[in-house]
Amino acid sequence: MSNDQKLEDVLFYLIEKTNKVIRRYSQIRFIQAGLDITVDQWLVLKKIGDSDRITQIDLANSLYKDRASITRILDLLLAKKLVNKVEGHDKRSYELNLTAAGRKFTDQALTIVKDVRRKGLQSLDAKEQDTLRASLQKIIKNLE
Amino acid sequence: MSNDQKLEDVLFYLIEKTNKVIRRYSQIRFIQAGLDITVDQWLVLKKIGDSDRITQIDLANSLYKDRASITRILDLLLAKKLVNKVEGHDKRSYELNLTAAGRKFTDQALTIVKDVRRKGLQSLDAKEQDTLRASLQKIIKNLE
DNA sequence: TCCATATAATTGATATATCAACTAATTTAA
DNA sequence: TTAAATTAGTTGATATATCAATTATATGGA
Repeated sequence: MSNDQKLEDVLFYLIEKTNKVIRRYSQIRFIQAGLDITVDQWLVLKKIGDSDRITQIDLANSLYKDRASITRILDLLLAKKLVNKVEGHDKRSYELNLTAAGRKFTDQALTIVKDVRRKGLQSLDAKEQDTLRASLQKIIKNLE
Repeated sequence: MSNDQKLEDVLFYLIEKTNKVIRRYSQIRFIQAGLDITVDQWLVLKKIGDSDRITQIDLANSLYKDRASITRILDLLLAKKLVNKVEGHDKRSYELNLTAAGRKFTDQALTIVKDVRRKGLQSLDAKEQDTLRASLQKIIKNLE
């Protein structure tokens, strides 16, 4: 037995746990709604929908994912015909956008996602949410 | 383009990003210190060190990991001879504990980990840390 | 112009997460 | 007491994360 702080009391461990709880709950809600998508696929889909002809590099940077992960997640979204991959002006790159099915799917998923956000934050008022946001940004700044 | 909140402004997305930044920074520090271990292996090692003859089920529950993940992480820690796996009173289960090398390794890693915690939280006073903890626990309660 | 360097994306290897199926051991209940 | 149900752990399949190596294309400088 160590004389150190127990893992359960460590703030960084609580952040990890919170993230897992959010992801698990979101995934369950997607499944219950009959939406065949993972949380990571959702994030990629949403970012493409929010962007204008985004490239894989920009997707990776804004989602804090590796380029390799983006390639593989896109393979699955392409197979589901939710995303289009168009050769870019620069022939090394591609420009991504949603298909009609992708836009429809995104709308459906967004209903679920907004409900998860509402439920997860229901006991935190606006001030508390702002404080939380500020604290997390400080941690990121300290370690990035 | 959607009329919805951008991903970057979503609190849950910020929690995910914070978690990633903490993990990446920790992993880099382990590597720089010559410690051949992943963050997940560290969490398992630390929990075993903090516990008395813990079983895999209890490890999984307290770390919010799947039993299957615990099996595979333990395989690697066993190969590194940092952990012992002893048949439990109940013959279906095993009791885990650290080897002498495991204890030594844990002490070294703990130095790094404490420094990461200090650095990451350096601009947050005790009150702000308590508020952050409370907010995260509310989110967990709302979704668990 | 041509070569060296840089960049976008892919692929392979290993680690982890999740789910389902499975084995072995234990407990419960008829 | 024995059959059914439960529990601990493992294994296989698929998704994702990370790192390194590779391909194709682009760019900058001699």
